[in-house]
Amino acid sequence: MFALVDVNNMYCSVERVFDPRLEGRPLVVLSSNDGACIARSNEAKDLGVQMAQPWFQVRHLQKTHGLIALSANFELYSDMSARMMAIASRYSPNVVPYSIDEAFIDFHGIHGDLTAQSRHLRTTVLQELGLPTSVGIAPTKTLAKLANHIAKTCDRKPGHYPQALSHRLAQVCNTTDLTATELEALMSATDVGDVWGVGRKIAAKLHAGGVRTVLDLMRADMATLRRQFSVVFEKTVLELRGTPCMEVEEAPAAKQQILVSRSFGKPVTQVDGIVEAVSEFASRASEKLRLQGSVAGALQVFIRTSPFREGDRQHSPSMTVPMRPTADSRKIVQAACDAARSMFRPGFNYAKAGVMLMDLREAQAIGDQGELDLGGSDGGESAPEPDRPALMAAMDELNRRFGRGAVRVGSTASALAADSGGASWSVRQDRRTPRYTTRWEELPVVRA
DNA sequence: TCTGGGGTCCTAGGACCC
DNA sequence: TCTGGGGTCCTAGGACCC
Repeated sequence: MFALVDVNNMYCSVERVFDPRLEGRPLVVLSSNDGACIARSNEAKDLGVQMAQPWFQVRHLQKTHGLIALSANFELYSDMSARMMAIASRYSPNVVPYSIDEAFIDFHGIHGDLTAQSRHLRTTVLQELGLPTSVGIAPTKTLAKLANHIAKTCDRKPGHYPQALSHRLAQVCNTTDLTATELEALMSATDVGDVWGVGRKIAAKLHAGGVRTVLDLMRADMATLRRQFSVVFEKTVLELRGTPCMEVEEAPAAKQQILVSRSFGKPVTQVDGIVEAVSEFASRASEKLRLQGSVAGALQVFIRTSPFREGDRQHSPSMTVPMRPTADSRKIVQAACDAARSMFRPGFNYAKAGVMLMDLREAQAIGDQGELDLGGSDGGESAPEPDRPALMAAMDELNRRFGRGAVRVGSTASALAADSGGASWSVRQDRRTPRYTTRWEELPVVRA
């Protein structure tokens, strides 16, 4: 058995913990550059604000309906997320975080009333963190996700499902507590698009074929589905029918790629601005790489103009650069900047750039390859600059203690830009709340 | 004026090999 | 007129997730 626990409207709920005045009011949290809505309170959803909707399209609701918008405060959300995961871990030795606001709890081998334990978990998170959660419990992960969705819907739209069920399943839904008839009633009132793994495209295709509800999908002909869709989707359907197809992970897997990308606060037209940004992203990506104990064998750099500015000429090149596996910021930054410089063309309004580290492997696996290269050099080339793991470790520790950016790779333009008061590409974040739980100088103040 | 930033997995098609 | 077939590896792109 699996449970999926997630925080309702996570970012909005966290903001409300620290500012109770936001309670009951329509609230959205915005992406970087305050560009789009990435979290919505129930009240904001009721106003019709869509997920990822551009802020400029709903800004007028501030005046007419009291809509409040905050810039995303990821440092705060990550910390609250870690606390939530820690509480979940009291209920099973195997809790696998799935995203910042949700985790799968492996209940295999856990005895007793799982519904009651899940309700207890909910209450504990609410008491200790002030965050509202929902829990879905089922024999497969896909069903647990769906049960979670049903638990939320029962809570938020009591009229959507038969009333007796709605009342029972609000906040916590365990599919094994249900009779076959009750399960059918729920599945026939749930759209296929609400299933984990069914996105816009697949939902449209299913609808066109007359498969509208989850019950339709559970009863659809497997051979036909397999012909029309991929093996991924086949697994989804099998899971809906109760056959587990997704493994129980023991430990969170190391990332296979690390991406740092950002839209710019305003268009960048000069090569220096692009290089500054790419240098910064490469540097951040290198830190993440070392944090998970990996080295990268290749990196990809992309820069792109805005597809939304239809009058602009578009240019969106990307370049992949193989490297001798390394986690050394100096080398990664150098390679990324060289790539960015060679792709840049004057006369374009660049809107975004990114650096992706690929071909990741464990740091130990490469051993003393540096020395190997020295021995095998064919005479003509000069020896490659060796990696400096101790230097990188010292840099990471200083940045951890004194804040990101305290120590940087000095050869790059971003260091200069930071000194001269902010780079031309830097993001806008006008509405961010304090990082209450992770910065001493931003601790909340209680007045007697 | 203004449109997120991460990730995963699978598939199709080309290059290359025998 | 007519130009194999099967395998592997790699990359780009598409679907999905939050």
